[in-house]
Amino acid sequence: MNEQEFLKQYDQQHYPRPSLAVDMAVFSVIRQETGNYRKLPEQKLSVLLIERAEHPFQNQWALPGGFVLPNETVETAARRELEEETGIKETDLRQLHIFSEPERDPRGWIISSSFMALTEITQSLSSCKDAKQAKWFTCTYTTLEEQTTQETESSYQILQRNKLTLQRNDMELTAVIEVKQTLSLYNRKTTYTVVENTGLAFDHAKIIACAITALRNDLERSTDAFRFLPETFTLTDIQQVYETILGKKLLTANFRRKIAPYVIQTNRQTTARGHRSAQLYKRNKTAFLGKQILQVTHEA
Amino acid sequence: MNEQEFLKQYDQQHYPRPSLAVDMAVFSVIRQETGNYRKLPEQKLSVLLIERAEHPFQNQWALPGGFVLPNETVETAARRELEEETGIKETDLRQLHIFSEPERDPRGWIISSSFMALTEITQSLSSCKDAKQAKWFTCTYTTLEEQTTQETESSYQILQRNKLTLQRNDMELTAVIEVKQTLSLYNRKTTYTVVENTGLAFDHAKIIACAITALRNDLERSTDAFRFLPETFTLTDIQQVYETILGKKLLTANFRRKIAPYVIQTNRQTTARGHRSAQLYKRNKTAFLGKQILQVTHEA
DNA sequence: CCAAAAGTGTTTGGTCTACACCCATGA
DNA sequence: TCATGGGTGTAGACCAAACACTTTTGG
Repeated sequence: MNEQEFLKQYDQQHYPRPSLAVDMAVFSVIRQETGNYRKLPEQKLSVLLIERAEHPFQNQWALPGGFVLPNETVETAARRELEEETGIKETDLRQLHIFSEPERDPRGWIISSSFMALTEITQSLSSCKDAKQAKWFTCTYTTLEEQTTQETESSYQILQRNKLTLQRNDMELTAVIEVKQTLSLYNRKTTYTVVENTGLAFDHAKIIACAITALRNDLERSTDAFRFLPETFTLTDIQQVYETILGKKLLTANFRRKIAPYVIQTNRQTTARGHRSAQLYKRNKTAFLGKQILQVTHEA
Repeated sequence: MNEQEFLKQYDQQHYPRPSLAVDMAVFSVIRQETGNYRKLPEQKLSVLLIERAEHPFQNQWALPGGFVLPNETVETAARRELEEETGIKETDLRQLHIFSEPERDPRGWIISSSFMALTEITQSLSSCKDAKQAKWFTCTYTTLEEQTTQETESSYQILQRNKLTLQRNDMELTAVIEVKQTLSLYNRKTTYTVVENTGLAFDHAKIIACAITALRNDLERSTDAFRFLPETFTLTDIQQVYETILGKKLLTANFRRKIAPYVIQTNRQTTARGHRSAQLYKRNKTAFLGKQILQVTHEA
């Protein structure tokens, strides 16, 4: 039999196949007024969730997502579903991870190609038949407990209990995720296990946890932080984005020296309130050019 | 209809589904004797290929891989197929990327979850019915041409023509890959296109190119280089691994200071040949602990 | 006035680079 | 002996943390 004949008689139907879905963790940083006229608005990392219109997990909150169709790449499907379910376009979706645990979806063997995206909150949100509504939830992910054990002479284990909290108005969705990292000389393995979960559909708590971890790890060696900001911004704006995501305070003088190459001063200023007004800056596009090569995203 | 009823009547068969495959790019660094008694063996980055026993691409060389079965994660499938086709166990497989272009496999809609792994060449290679044989190919990936154009005021494009060459004895497989990076303020996209290809099955030239890019990008901020080395090694060994993969010479004095925290001197030495003998070192496991947290791999 | 933020300068200590230099081996 | 690799020291440039300090704003 030659290749042509082989291909003619080959029938995919004869082989077990999963359904293929995409799930998108879209992040933004939103500002919440503090009430104190002197103080700047507080910034919060937020993630975009939809309320599911259909079974399973009807009426629960989930990441936007859906099934990949024939003649689509996963990237195309992700962009299509994101626009259908939330109205968001023009984001830079990047592949995060494949989740393929056989039990992850009650409907059967459905694997998820997950994506993450960073965006400014400007685009208005819409919905569709699969999603009653799409809304931003503020998002905290902190470590409750951490413990390091030396398993054998050459193998360590780090065990964390992390808490994910998603909030919107008076609604609160929480999950506790156990992260186990096993480090040996020739191997390194990280497992995420959702041990408690209220209100989030599927294994989406796990996907969000992975996405936040990736975001934090990449932040300092990428220019991702700028994606959360509008065209012009103050140096304090960008510093607060870093502080919000990394969860720690940075020294202003040092931070400014570090990002100086990536920004260009404009001739405009903020209108201040109770304190000195700030210069507005914009991205230094040429500096971005050299840096971004380091962080490669693949697309079909 | 409640959720139970919904799940009862839900039938995956009614929806279009792709086949799901895994492909593994396994790298190693091999040494080739130079003939000159004074000189050290030359190191070469190598990738593991199999000769396909079955259609399609029968008798051509491909990455080890295969289909994911029900009740398996992609990680399990990758480990299983790698052992079946090549005999290699105990590697640290990490997810690389999903390739889902509709045309990528002549058999139909088959998407590939690709993995990469780094290993020392010690395990012997076997084969199975899907693979006539598994062999190491030395591997070079260089840029032939590069050109940067400023598309619009705020968008750049970097276009590269890269050549991938895989060699074994007198066999040579080559491919030319066009890498187009588009960088704009709010978007960043990298596309890989195989424009010439002799002897490599499927889109595996593209997968190997992505894997080498990932390897190079991660090398300097990870401890990956140590994975190519045995328990004990000389400082020149580890320096040469860096030089081989990065494709440039490093200054010995500086390199040694940089890796000093990651190694511990043993009381053994190499038996030298025509030059001074070298101290043998081993990994400093505790230093690895702190560093590796940065590079997270997920596993089910 | 003053709390809050905007913004600058300086000290100290480390790390990175480039290069010069000496040591050891065995055909 | 000498090509080849093993290994160390150092001057200068640069980078980063910590902290002190000044300026501006509007209620």
